[in-house]
Amino acid sequence: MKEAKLIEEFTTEQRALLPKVQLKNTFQIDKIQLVAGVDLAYWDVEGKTYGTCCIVVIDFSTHEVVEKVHSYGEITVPYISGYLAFRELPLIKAAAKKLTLQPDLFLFDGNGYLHYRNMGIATHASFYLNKPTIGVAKSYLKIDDIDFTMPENREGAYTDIVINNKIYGRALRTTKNVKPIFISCGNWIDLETTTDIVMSLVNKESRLPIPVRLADLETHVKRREY
DNA sequence: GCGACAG
DNA sequence: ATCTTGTCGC
Repeated sequence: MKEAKLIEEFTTEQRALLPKVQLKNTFQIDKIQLVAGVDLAYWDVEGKTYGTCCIVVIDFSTHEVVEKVHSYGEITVPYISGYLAFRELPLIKAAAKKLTLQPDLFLFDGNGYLHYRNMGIATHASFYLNKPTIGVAKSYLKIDDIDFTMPENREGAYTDIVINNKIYGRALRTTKNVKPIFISCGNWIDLETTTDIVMSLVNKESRLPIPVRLADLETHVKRREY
């Protein structure tokens, strides 16, 4: 089909954005008050695919939910590994536009710098949200045939994911006896801070950062309503 | 035909 | 992502 044409176009856009990525903090961690989690859910109706994007904002210190917004619409871009942002960004932008509060940081269900061209959805989306972002993936995206090293079975244990002598991200065991998650910088943040923030947002109930977990739950609720 | 493959 | 019950384990 013309999927090859899309991939060529998408790749060009990702390569153009890459030089603008900065893996260093543009904020003070003790100034962070509001963090947002972003996730989407999909379903099919009469051959068409629809989706809803939910953003849940919580207070960084109390974990209290302070705002929830969502968007809904038809999904036209297919899922292609490495190009998730192009499929999900339209609904993400629409939902973000409805926010009345301004989160200091956004966490995504998907990768950031840990990506074939270092331009996963968390990194890509930062340019539209103009805020620091973090990528949180539940499964490992293998790049250049490099496997990750399993971290020790201990809360907070992690291993760096090194590809071509660059640290792309980390396999992080957020809780003992659970599978690791794969975190990476989105933009305007460093990997140490990324790790600290993710660890401060997990608890016994969720191996995923709370905002991402809540956004995921919210998408299921919204899908039932449509 | 077979294997890969964030969500 | 989504289709889906029970079941093993802490």
